[in-house]
Amino acid sequence: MRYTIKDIAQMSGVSKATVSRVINGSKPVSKEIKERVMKVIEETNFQPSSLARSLSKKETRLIGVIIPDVSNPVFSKIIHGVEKEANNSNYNILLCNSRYDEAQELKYLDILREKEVDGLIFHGFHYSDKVNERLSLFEKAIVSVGNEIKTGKYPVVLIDNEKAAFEMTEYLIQKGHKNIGMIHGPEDDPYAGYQRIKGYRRAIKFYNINIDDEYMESGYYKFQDGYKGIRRLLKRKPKMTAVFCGNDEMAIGAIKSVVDMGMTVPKDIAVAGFDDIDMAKVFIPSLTTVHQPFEKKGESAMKAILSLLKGEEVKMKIFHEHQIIKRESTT
Amino acid sequence: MRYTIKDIAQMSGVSKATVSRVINGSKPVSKEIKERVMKVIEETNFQPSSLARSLSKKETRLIGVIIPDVSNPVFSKIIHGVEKEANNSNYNILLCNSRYDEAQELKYLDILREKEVDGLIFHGFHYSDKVNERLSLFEKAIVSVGNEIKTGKYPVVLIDNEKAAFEMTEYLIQKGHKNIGMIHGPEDDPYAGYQRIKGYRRAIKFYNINIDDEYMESGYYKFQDGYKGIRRLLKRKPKMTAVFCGNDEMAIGAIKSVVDMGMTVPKDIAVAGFDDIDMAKVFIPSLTTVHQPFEKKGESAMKAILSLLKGEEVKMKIFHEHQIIKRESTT
DNA sequence: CTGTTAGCGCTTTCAC
DNA sequence: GTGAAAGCGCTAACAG
Repeated sequence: MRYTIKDIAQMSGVSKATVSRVINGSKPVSKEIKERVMKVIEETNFQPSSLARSLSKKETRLIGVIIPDVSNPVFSKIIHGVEKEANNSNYNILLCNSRYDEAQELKYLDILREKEVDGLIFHGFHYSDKVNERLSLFEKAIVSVGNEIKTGKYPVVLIDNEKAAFEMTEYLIQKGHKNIGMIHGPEDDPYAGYQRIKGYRRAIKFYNINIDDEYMESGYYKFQDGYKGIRRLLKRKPKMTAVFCGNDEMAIGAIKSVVDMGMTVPKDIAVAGFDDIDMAKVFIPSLTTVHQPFEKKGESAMKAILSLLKGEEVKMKIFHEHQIIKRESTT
Repeated sequence: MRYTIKDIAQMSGVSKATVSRVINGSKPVSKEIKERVMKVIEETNFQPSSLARSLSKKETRLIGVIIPDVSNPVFSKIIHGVEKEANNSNYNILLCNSRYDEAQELKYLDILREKEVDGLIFHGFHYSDKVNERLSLFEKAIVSVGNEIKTGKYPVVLIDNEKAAFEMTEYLIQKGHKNIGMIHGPEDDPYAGYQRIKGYRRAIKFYNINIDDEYMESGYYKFQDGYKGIRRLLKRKPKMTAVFCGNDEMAIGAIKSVVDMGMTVPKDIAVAGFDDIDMAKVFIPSLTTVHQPFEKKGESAMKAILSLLKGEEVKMKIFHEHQIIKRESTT
């Protein structure tokens, strides 16, 4: 930073305080002086140090965002939403990629505290006691995205995963399927994982479908999990005609697997996903899936932070609408 | 931030300087005192303010990253690489999404200067004079990714787009294709856009293929551009048997378009892409494309920043290897 | 080894 | 309206 406020003050023959007032409009300054100072600022390309300002104002206008995987489209959409909203309110994003790793989450929690970010948007993966402890050390605005934080102390932005899974399963049932498998996420993921399983089971029960847990396979949301999962399922239950996957990536893996086995989707087997990532509508066949508004979720999270910062009341559960998107992968 | 270094000093009966020394190991401190201070720090969960530290040390350990679209897989991979490398060296990322918008680029350039980031990784889109001017105001380490900056003043991380496009076209020719179309990026994109066109043309010429510019269509790297582009191409040149697309997204659009017209890829028409995004190997048919190591590019950019910061010499052009990946979409 | 002091660049009382 | 001075929390000479 070349010039400081002191330089500008001297060059325009006024005090630092006056320059500060001109810059921030915090107090009236005579037109004449204001113009003189402005001129010097322009000529010098002076930029006040936000560091110094933050130190004295005790606000950094920085929002920390901790997310498991920046390059996963699901998360990058959320980041996009957060960034957009932050930018509108002159906040900036400090991006932290936790790689699904608890140690990284903890490390970043410390770093963000040290950096004195004004708020934190946390999409955790491990909600261990340690994480909770670090979170409570954090005396700033905190909002969670996607997953609830056990302590229930922070607002969370989410969709109704259980209901969405119920509706998708219901849709498959209504299409005439009776032997419907599920490739779900990890059960110890209390949120997206468990809730979607719950919705599936409720639909099966509600419609008196006579199938057991042998129709279920578990995966970590990866392509390969879908690819292999459906093979195991089909081996155990050759009569299966449809499979509901815990996310789109596994669904696409499942489709690819089916095609590689010489069968056709949806003719031989129907496949549904969850998330509606960009690929879903483009894939051949296009994917029937649950749409969730990731970018909007990001925006909401940031808006909630903004409200918290203003001291406004914020709902503890900020729900977003999902949508069942019917495409070619199911009949 | 609850406790300050002053509090810790008082609570452990030493001076602020000593506490600072204990924290930073900047000067020897007697074992006894060190332990006493450490104990207080642990008990209070004291975190020094990086704000204050930055102000006095004149380094923020923040790296600004300006990128056109955070949620585009191509860019999010780069961010991922940057983040990883930064994290290894205790730097953090200030993420800026310019939305392909020059005004945003300029705005962010100002913000990052104001935030006094130690370095800037810039993936621009508009390399206007205004942008260059802002860049030169920036008296910090700057590295460009993907595109060269006209002034040639900053190191750039890139692949050899011209050569890659040549090789892909060559591959199609060797597969026996004579009527090869191209759906390229915008020509005014001097980098990825123009270079890939150049490579294509060179191959056509080199192998004495007798086709003209009617075999070319332009697009903005979007799915729809590929979808529509190939239809226009096929209308003009019904004998076309292969098309090389400026990126994977357009290639996938082209394939979808062909399939929707009742034809088959690669039987009726071969399609090749560029980038090798995750979708490429998963798509049905899987996509023949040019692989470029996005994450590595991000890492390199960050490494270059680190070198610059250390005052080391840095190559002005940091090339990465591309790779022709042959998959199902071409025969 | 340890403490004192003077900044880092800005904002914000408090006088005038 | 304007300026002087204190202070934000830390680091880095400089003494001792």
